[in-house]
Amino acid sequence: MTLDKYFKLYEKEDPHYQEVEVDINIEAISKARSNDERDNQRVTIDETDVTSIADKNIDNNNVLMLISAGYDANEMKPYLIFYDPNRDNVVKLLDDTGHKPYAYSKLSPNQLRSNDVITRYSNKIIDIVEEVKHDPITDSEVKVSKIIVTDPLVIGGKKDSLREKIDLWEADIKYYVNYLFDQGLQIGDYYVIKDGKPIKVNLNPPQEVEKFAEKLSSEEREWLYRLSQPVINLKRVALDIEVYNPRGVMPQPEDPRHPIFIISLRGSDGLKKVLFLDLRREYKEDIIEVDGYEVEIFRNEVNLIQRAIEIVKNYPILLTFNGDTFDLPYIIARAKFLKVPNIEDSFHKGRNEVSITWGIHIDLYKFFKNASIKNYAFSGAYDIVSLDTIAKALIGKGKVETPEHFDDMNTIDIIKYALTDADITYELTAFNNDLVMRLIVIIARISNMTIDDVTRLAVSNWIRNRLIYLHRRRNYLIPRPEDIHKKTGTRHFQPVTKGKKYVGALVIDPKPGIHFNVVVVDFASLYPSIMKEYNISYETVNCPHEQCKTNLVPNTSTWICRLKKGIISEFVGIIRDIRVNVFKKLSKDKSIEQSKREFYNVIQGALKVFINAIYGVTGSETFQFYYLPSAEAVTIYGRYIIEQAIKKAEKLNLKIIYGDTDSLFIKNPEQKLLEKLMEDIYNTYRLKLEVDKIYKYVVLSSRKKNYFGVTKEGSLDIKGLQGKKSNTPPYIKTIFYDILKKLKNIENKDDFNVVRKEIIDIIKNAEKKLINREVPLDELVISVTISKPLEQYTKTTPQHVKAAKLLVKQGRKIYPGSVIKIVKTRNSLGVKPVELVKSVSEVDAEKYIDLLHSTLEQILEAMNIEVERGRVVVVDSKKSLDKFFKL
DNA sequence: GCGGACTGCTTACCT
DNA sequence: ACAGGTAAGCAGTCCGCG
Repeated sequence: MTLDKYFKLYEKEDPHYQEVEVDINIEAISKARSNDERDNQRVTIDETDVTSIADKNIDNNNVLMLISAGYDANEMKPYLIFYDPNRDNVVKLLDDTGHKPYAYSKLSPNQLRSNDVITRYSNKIIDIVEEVKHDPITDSEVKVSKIIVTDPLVIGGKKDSLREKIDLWEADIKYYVNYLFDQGLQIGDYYVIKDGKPIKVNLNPPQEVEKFAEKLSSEEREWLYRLSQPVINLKRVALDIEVYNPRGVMPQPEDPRHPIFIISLRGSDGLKKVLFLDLRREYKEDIIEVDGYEVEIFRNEVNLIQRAIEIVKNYPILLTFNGDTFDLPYIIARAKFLKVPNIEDSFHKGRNEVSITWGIHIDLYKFFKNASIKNYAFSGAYDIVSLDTIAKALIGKGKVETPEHFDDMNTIDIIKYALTDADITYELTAFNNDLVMRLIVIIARISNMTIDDVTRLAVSNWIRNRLIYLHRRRNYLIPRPEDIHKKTGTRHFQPVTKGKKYVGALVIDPKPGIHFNVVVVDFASLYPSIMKEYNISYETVNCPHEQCKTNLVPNTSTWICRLKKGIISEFVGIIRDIRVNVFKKLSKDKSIEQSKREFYNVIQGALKVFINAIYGVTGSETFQFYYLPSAEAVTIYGRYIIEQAIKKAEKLNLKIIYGDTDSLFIKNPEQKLLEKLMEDIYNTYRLKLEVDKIYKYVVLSSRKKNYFGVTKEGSLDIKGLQGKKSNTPPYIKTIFYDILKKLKNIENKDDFNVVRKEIIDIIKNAEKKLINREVPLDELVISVTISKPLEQYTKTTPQHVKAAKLLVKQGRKIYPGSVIKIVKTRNSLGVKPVELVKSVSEVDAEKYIDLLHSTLEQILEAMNIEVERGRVVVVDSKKSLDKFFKL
């Protein structure tokens, strides 16, 4: 019997399907519960920190961390959200200073008062006052009128808001952000609340941090202290729901007809609970245990939902994976469908997110999908963003493998499947001493952005937010994008790549062959260093001062300010210095205990994310402070400096065999000459050239960004080669790595002869297996990502799109980000999704042999081994051997 | 009608 | 919803070809 039938039965029998009456006061229960639990929770701030609070003579010792802010539309006031480590809950503090929404106009107050648009809003305009701000673009003082209003919607957010009708400045900053910044508040800092006002608590920094303080500028010291503040443990619970869906139906919040039959919960306090709706009527017990989880059995879905809400309200942080788009919207929709009362008292559904009333909701899917988090924080450890792949990559465990449908599973397996999801969702925030939670808080500190926004917005927004704060501090009028675009200045070079806006980095033509003893030198964070050293920022590039116009970027007519420090240049400079000079050192200092070292490592890693992204965002049209000449100035300086380094190296008779952007590969250099080069470069350009690594040997072809090498330490470095790419079939990948493994061990000519024979055997054997169709289908799949909605492939239809369309015909949903596994087949399309291939006889073996050859060619070419149809040839073997062992 | 030369599109990589 | 530079495979087009 299938669940399907039970479901119908349930639908008829369950009285709550008709009319729901609930006599539980969820609020009261959750309050009672949190009172009970209070005493069990301890302060997690170090003893020393508490002492420093006493030093400040603050009577209330209740130290809170500021984690969020918002606007209460009913009260018409902004509020702050603090985390209370004593009670493990959040405290909402409504503003009592009378702060109001505002924006700036360049019209005078009188002009504004007679303006039609303004008069229409007169009942909502509190005041118009003149202020003097500094305009960074003209480097002069400007008079502006601050229009103070009753409601943020008067400024923006509606069709007839002021910013749609008249020229306004600073009108696209969210009101609670304005509020935070105007009060000088910073997310992630500690406060006590006295007389309804937040008062900053300065914690005593740990000894190892204090050591650095005296050498730093005051701004750097502020960063040092703020970032090194401890991050308290945040009490949290992961939630995951399972919806019973009939076969072939994907549950969607828009269609909440299907029951939520499991809600699994995993808390940072050890909570392991599954709420299970016994659709199959299998259990007489109220509670059973599965895998250490307490499973509460429900016969009624409303009770189950209410119980879940009751439990999660004990946790100020709610974790989900896709909770913004699925779990929470479904709970809301289903609760409304079942007429569960007062669901709005718990959840607010926004356009792109769901917030909770008792704390903060973090959707980990959004956070891990963030390109900066993926690539910089976790160095691309996962490429597909799913709970399974991320968990496997980061915590070494994935989801439970399941059949396609719950009906094909027994109940215990369904429960195990469900609890695993909540379990790994929580674990993703807990591994390595809560690394992810700490990372989120540190990013919030660097960007001064609320925890909610940090986890949902991308790096350009993080950077924008901090820069807005810095503008406020300097009393700068924040320019609108169009103000920056109106500045003079043009592009100087045609970009190398079609469709790009400006020229980028220089890549040196590689010298093909096998090169022994290769030293790779590179400029440490070249672009950020250029921005710092050459004062590059939107307002300093092509600045308004006559006397700066001679300070030219090489080979251009772009000039750079000599008089004022650029705001972006200063920001990147400070965080670069504090990372390199302090937090990187702390993270490597063996005299510091490991957990602290890990914390410093998180800080330096978070700083790196910002440092690496800042140049990029200045060249991105969607960034508020986008200015093409400033982005171009960075890359042109980069090209200039690497070119000067090459010239200097050549003068010293150093042999450069390759280089990319900020690196030079130098063949068998004399130590003295190398040192001379690095010294000269630093003295001339104030940029550090350092030894990055040394290769025992490196194998280059004529292709740029494609090589492999064995380092002095014996590890194999593979860059860009086809065999490394994710879309190479596993079978070919294996052979590629088998051959590289053989090459790695070569020490002399005799080894080579043996290895050469082995390589030839490997290739011939692989071809034979392909022709005889002995390779299983799984080994032949080519995984390709769908990058946009299928209907947007209008110009061409690539093979993976053709295959995806076949899957759609089968009822499969394909989204951007879906990975299609295709197999080259001998049908008219030349390709099929692996799911639709019935047997290996359909495989186009010839295509795979071609693919094998082209993949291997990249590594064998340099050794003069040629692979052709059905044979492997060593071309001019004697010469190739000589070449191989020349040095 | 068919294939080679070519361009453009797409993906995945490097820095 | 951070940049440009590069390789590779394929789609699509044009042109020549008694």
